Amino acid sequence: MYQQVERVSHDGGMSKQPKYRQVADALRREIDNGTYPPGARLPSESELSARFDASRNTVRSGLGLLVTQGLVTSSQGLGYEVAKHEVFELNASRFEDLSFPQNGDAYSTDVTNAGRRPHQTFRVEIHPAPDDVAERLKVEPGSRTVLRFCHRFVDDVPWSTQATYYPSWLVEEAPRLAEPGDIEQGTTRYLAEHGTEQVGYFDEISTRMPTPDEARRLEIGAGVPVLLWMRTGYSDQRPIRCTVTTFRGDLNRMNYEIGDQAGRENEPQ
Amino acid sequence: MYQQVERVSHDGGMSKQPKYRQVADALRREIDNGTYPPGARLPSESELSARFDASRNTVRSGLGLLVTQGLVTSSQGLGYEVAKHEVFELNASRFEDLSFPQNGDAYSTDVTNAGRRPHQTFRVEIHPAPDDVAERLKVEPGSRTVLRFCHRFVDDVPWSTQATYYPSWLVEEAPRLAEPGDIEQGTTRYLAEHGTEQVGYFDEISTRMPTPDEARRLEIGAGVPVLLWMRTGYSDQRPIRCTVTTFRGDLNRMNYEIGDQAGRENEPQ
DNA sequence: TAGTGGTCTAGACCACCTC
DNA sequence: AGGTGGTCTAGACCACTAC
Repeated sequence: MYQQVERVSHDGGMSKQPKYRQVADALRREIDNGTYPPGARLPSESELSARFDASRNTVRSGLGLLVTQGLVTSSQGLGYEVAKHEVFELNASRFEDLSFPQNGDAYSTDVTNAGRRPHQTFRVEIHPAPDDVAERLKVEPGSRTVLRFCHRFVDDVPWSTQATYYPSWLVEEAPRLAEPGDIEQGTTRYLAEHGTEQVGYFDEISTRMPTPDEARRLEIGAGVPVLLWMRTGYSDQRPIRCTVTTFRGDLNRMNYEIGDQAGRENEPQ
Repeated sequence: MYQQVERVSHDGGMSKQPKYRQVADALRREIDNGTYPPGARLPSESELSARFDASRNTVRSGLGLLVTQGLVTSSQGLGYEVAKHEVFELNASRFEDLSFPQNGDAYSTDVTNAGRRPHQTFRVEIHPAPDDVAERLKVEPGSRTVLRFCHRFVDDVPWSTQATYYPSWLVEEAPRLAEPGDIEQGTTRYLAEHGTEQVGYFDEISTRMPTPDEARRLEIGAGVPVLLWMRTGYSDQRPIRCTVTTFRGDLNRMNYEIGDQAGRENEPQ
């Protein structure tokens, strides 16, 4: 059986929304106004089905909208829950004053300072340069690079992945880049000690929905985008590394401090 | 009728995906490997339904996944199409060397240089400060601010919205901020001429799925996140403005150049 | 065991686009 | 007119969680 939803009414040209959108809109309003605060459970599908006089599938379509918009999450057997996010701030402009993320220095201390428990896995590979990385390192696409890869967690929640590519000419000058295990003093410092100082970098920031692979690694649910950060570091001569960081978009924010910040720290008057 | 999909097979513990995911995965592979290049049309739902031996609704679930992941778009009567994006780069660290986005200077020239046609609408309002803005401007939440709002298009495609808030004390010193219409020399320059020079700024970048309102204003389809950029500008004394820019995530990328960039412009050797 | 969400089907009608 | 996607229903069975 099919019941037509009246789409053009006598309200002056406003066309009526489909029923599943009405469901989504109503619930979104109730989430916004605090009827269902972050962490609260929504009514079950069958309850909503009765309330909106809609089939279960229609209600599911509406809830599906909210899920893909990142407002609610669902789990089998448990129900729908209003999403709650606490974001972690990363200061990208202060991130590398001779302490380098790779071995967790800056990141781990940031996380610990925030009263959270950091944890990371780490591996080193020889890897052909992906096209975008090769372009930025000014090497041939597919040529040998050393990839130092890091998977970061905060309180055991996957937080971000970070892949740093070094061109092979640099690895000859600084062989420990290719060795597994941390470089205690930090890779940036280690490179400086071997005659290659990073004097500037170029950051590119973008966003998109995660690939299925990223969604798996970062345990991202539907409706959560990733924040992509690509940093290419330079010596005074040429590119020396390219770092690709993939953040869970719901948990992270990036900052840049540029110029004189005195006006930021002063007390309001 | 219901046909159970075998979920545990004899392949060594790999559990079988639900059918709609198989559909999505198969199509995603074919998109990735170029069977369906960007801009190409996918087979119709009924064709896919036959190919995968699934009901139309199941095929729709699979296609829905790809849509919410931003890989394909759909339009009534036309079919499904592989999404294609050309991204526009915005250099945030060079954005304000005394040319200010508000009147379109930097942005319009950037767009024109890229061979595209810029276009924007503009309005000025007195607006109570939103909480996050008030916090950054160090004023009371809800206190009066001047809001200069800009809606930008490129080749008539909605590109971004930008809202700049000025605290009321500043408007007393620089009254033209509250007047509608462009400030020819740019607001930053205008402010400098009136004794308030911006000496530094603080940028915050985040991402999330668009609100229904943003989706409407930016004509964002499902599966496209927004990129949020909040810039707070400071004099040597205190905050003087807060600019909130909302980008379509599929069309924009942000850049920062920090430190010496000589190594970036050099030729590869 | 009961309740929740997850998957799937079959079939209906509607709205949009192209010819 | 005929094809495409968009909305909606009714009902089935499965998987997970809680008690």
